[in-house]
Amino acid sequence: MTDSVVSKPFSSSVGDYVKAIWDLGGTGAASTKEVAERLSVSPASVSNMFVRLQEMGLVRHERYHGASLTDSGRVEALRLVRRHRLIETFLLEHLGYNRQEVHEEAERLEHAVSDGFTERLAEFLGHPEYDPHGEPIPATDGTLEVENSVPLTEARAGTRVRISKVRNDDAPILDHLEDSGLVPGRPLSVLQVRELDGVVIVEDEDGKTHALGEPLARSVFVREALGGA
Amino acid sequence: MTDSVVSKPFSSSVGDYVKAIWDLGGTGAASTKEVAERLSVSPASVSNMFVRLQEMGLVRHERYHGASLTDSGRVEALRLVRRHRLIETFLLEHLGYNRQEVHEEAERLEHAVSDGFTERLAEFLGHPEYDPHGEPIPATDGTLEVENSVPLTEARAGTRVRISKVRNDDAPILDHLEDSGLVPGRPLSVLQVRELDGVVIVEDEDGKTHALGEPLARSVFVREALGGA
DNA sequence: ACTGTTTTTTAGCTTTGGCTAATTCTAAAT
DNA sequence: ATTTAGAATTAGCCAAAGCTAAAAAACAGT
Repeated sequence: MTDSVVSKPFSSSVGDYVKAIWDLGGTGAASTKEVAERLSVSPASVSNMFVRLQEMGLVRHERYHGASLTDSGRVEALRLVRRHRLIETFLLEHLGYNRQEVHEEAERLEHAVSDGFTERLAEFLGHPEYDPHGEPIPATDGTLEVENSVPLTEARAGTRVRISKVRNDDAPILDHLEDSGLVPGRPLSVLQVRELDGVVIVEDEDGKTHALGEPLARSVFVREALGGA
Repeated sequence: MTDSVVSKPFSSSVGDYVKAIWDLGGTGAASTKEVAERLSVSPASVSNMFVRLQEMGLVRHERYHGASLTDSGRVEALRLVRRHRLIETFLLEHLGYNRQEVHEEAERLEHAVSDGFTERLAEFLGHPEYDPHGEPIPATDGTLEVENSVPLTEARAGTRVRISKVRNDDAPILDHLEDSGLVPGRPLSVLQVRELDGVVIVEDEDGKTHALGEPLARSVFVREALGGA
């Protein structure tokens, strides 16, 4: 009754593949090699799986030319992404996990929980729209907010923005950003964007200025602030 | 760092078997058939698995005479039981699950969570000693409270007792007991225990009396109350 | 257009954990 | 002491997912 669209529950590794393809989904088809790397699996295994995913109707696959998700594949992927992000939110906000540990645990859990669990968890968490990294949480129907944030390096000087998410795998970088209070939700004024050296200078609410160089500025995504003042 | 005894994580179905053997563990060895039924698996599969569990050192197994847990098998089982009961507690107390749904979900989750998760969850729940059914939660080191509660049918008339747990698979029965306020923790006075028809009559805190017949009285487990007054 | 590198696929094997059918053993009843 | 019903085991099979090694296709550079 709570498990909404009761498609037969694909085996856990099918989900891994679909999600991996979605993750590197941007343009066109995901290559065998990319997926193999992301899942720490041999390219041969990916080749095999592409065929099976195709049979299941989750991907479109042309020999030697990678695979891309079908509509139903995308829905399945977003279902898992929703789970993943809700679980991460719970682990971080309520169980005291830190960013390092959270991903691995969520990755395992997302294959074990039911849709019913997922929705109750969403309820428990107050139906958040973003996870603690600032990534949007897909809706139950497989809808995902259209992406309209850009890395700080693409922001325009003089605008007022809000940090939408911080995306980086490097722990020290994340720690540094967190220590500086540069976390999702934080409003900033963009003072300078220097094309030459890629440094971006911003001012936070408290009037404190931060200069972010190459790797940092590219990890911080912002959205133009709506309200003025 | 939180994952205490890092034995290699047995595959999920190994855990199922060990837990099943523990569940029906009481006296001597668990039979192939019993385990097969409990896990909804063919007896042949159980036979095979018994051999493997023996090789892994988790059970002692004599051909044609069932399997019983070794010390390390029991530790493994209790590790899973701990997980299971903590997860059930969480699902019931925080996600609004009811008894019907809770078991299945916990069964799946207990194979996906890490020891680290388990301990953080225990922390989150305030290190409960009993789950919502009144079953004791094994400690991290595989210690389990010695069982000293008896079904109401075995209680002595005139004693003051406390409900320790309610154990029954039948939903209507559980509902009825819950509606009557006969839940774990509730103190009762045992007024009569009638050998002939198996009816037990008790009085609760509010002075209300309840007459429990056959199936009910055997589902309610009690422990003699310590303090007098 | 050719050649060499890289990527992808195929073929064939492995492990887990199931299954059924056939066989063997145990235990209970005569 | 036999017989026989029920339980346990074995043998042989299947499917999922992985792997390695070898073959084939695609791509890039000249």
